[in-house]
Amino acid sequence: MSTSTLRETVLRAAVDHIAAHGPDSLSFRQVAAAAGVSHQAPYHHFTDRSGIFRAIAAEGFGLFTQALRAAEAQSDGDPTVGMLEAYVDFALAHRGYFRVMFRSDLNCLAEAPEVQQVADESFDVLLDHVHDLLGEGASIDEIRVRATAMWALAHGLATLLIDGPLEPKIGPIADRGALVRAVAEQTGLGGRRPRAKR
Amino acid sequence: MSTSTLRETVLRAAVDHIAAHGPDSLSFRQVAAAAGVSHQAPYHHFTDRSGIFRAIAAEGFGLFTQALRAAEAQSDGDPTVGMLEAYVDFALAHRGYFRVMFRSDLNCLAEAPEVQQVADESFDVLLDHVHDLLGEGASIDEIRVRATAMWALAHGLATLLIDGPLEPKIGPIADRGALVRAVAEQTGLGGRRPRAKR
DNA sequence: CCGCTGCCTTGACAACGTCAAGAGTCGATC
DNA sequence: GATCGACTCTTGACGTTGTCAAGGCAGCGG
Repeated sequence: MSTSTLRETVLRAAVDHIAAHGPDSLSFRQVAAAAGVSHQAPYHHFTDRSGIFRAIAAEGFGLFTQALRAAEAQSDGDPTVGMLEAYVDFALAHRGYFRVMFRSDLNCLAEAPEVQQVADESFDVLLDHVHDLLGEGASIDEIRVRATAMWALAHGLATLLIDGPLEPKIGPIADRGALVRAVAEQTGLGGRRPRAKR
Repeated sequence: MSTSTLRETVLRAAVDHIAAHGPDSLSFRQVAAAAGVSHQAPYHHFTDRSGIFRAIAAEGFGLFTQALRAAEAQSDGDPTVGMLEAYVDFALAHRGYFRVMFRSDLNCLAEAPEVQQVADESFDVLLDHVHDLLGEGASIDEIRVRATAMWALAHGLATLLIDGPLEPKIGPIADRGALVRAVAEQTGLGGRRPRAKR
């Protein structure tokens, strides 16, 4: 019926499961059964259980990089704020990926060079943006602090929203984008580009 | 030999294991064996595996509340910045607890009222602080935005530092406290207390 | 002395991840 | 056209895991 390979089928099923029930309950054998193959078939495409997570992380970081780049390149609005929104939006729209990408115990980021590399691309979009923003005159420390602030804010928002206690605590969020923009303005991360060119 | 109960022994062993190897590899039977009891002995103190995590989360949030309160009450420096530092310091000093506290799939925060309650206490320290800071004149939205910004920043820093890709990416961090304070200043979260009393 | 309650043990079960070996299909080579 | 090898998947087994069920055994109130 479908023209997709078993590898793709398994990956998609895994991402869906993780988005719905979290990564820990993911069972090698279950996804195999769901795909209608023997319990060892996926084993051939992914060296072991964590191999699935590495593949998901790699694919996820690819999508993530695209999303961040698109946000930075958009014409309307502040690109910094746009990237913040994109970061948060990605986390919520692709929780299956996001949860795996930032669980270093799952994707073994440190020991998996192929994941490490695509992850670096994502983070470089952020870091390069800050670098361009501050211009040549900025010191290393200025850039580090600004990048850390932006990254931490984006990541904190994302993780607190994705299944964290933020919304239950501060009440229902009608317009998430508005909240993110308000937070960006509050922290002064958007709106002022001291020495930038464009 | 020790006068501690089995419950305490198991809990401590679990926290230590989680700090070292993460929560997922924690084995009910292993901690039982490590404590020198049968594989079902812990089962009597914790209804099931997730019961251990709930207990850890509850205990962790208790410690967390103390740490945040102490930081807010400290005499020297900006209390907002102090709480930020305390948040991050707690995460890194007690990773065993922190990792469990913010993994809702583990501690079942939503379905565990006893955990929910102590967690709420922790978050209320943050929220009340922001409320006091902005004073009576502030609107609900102002408070929400400010609290969200502070919380997201603290949580983002903590999670990116604890086993996230921040340090590998921006280089070794000599003085973590200094970085946190610089980020706080960058985002304007410390240093200005418009209408506060004390 | 009886029975209850709290703490722990033993035994069993299904499900899991993983190792090992084999079966089937396919294209290329002789 | 037969033979080989690579690729993909299957079958079977092993040890470990979480959990259910039942039993043992202290201490203590009646």
